[in-house]
Amino acid sequence: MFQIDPLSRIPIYEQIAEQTEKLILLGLLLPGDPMPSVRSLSVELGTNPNTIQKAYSELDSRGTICSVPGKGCFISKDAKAVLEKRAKQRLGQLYTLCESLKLAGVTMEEMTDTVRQVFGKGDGNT
Amino acid sequence: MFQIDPLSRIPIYEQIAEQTEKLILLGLLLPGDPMPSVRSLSVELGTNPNTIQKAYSELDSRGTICSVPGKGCFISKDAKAVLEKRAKQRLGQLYTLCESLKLAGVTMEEMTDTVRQVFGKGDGNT
Amino acid sequence: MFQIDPLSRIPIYEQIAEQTEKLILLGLLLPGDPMPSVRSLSVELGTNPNTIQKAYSELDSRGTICSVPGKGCFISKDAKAVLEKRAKQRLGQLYTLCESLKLAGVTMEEMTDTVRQVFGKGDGNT
Amino acid sequence: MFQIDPLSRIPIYEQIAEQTEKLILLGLLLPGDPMPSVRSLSVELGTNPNTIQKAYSELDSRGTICSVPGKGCFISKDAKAVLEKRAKQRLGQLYTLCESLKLAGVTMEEMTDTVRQVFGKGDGNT
DNA sequence: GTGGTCTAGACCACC
DNA sequence: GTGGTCTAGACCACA
Repeated sequence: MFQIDPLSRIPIYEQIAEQTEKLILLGLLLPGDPMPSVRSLSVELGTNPNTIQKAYSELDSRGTICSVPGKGCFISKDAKAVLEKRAKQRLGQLYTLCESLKLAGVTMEEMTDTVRQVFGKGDGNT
Repeated sequence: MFQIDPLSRIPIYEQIAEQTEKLILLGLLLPGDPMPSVRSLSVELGTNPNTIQKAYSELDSRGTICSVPGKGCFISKDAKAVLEKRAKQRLGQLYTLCESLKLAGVTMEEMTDTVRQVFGKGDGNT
Repeated sequence: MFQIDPLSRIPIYEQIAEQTEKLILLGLLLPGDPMPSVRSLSVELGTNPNTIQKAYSELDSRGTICSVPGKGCFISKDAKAVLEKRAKQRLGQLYTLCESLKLAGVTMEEMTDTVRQVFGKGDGNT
Repeated sequence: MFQIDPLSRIPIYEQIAEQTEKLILLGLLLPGDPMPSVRSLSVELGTNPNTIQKAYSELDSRGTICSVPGKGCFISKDAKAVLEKRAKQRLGQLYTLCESLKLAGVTMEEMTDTVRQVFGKGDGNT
């Protein structure tokens, strides 16, 4: 269910959180769906249960999942909306990154080309 | 000369390194210009000399500055070229960020508009 | 595991880095193998943890090892390739040294003999 | 008379010492020839007199020059012999360097080729 | 437990 | 005066 790289600089709990949100956006995890239990996931990934716990706390505080004491964690019903709203705010990150690249001499064309690549489009001559 | 936020999760030495490179790209620090001495900057910023030292070592190993024992640290003569070369490689970061935004429903138009804003151009409705 | 000479003009952290790379080239440290923890090695060598830390940072930035916060440091999977690539560039050192020896009257024969000795071959006279 | 690079990692006093010995080996400085005075050389090179003094002390202790209090420094009469004798001992350095290169996968052929290049010879088919 | 950052204060070589 | 190394001891985030 998750692809964890233990040698990555990105903390494991962060990798879990990110991938969970990705699965939600892809529609593979739907509102109300249960997350694996802390213990079972820790076994499956070969990590410390504390790490899983931390990932779940993080997701809970972001409003992506909601943990029900004694029952488990579930995808919250407005998870997708929350994530999409957050994305708008992340346009600020994009702005900052582009600003820094611009300063270092990267042209607007190189950047917009990169954006187009993400959307699988060449130079616009469809 | 530098704006340090000791509460940031970005290490102080990294903040110094980043801002130094920014000043170089802005043309405010030119090749051959001396950096403040380790001790004087540590006093000015209210940090430990070791922290400044670490920042300077980092910049030295990146080829941005050139430290000369007994004399001081100086902007290396091809600093700007080095920085611009590194920026090209950072286009990968842009790609990754856009990919993640796309998944969260941000449109290509919103992204390219953001890029244009960075270059001081609106969306054409002026 | 390491032989440190605290009186050498070669910094301790550099000695550790060098010897680590030697062990890798000898095949005694393999990709994925864990390095001793910063604290344990500092005790073993009788040095300050910071010194070990510096050695590990150096190796990490060279791509020789890969440090994972909270887990430890591990030989990176392409460590050997990295080291062998660097060696090719070091042929320049050899050139410079030979140039200087030549100037001082050392003959080509004496130098090539020395090279052969390294490879376990005498000068042909059994 | 000397080419000093103040940005080099090699200490200035060391650069002066090295170049002096090179001039001797090239026959451009002969036994009995006077070295420039500390003050005049410090002015010419734009360095601190202490630095020149240190270079001369170094050369004196190596037996390359001999300083005569109140008169100046002069190339010692067996300077060339001393330098050539030292070179033989430096074959040990060559051995060590080659050993390390060998360990990193550099072949004997690559090394002997480098040696030949120093002597301006191709592949031996003269 | 791990690595990473920071402070405080010392010593060295070099200029 | 400069940068560079080292020790001592602290705190943090992560597993």
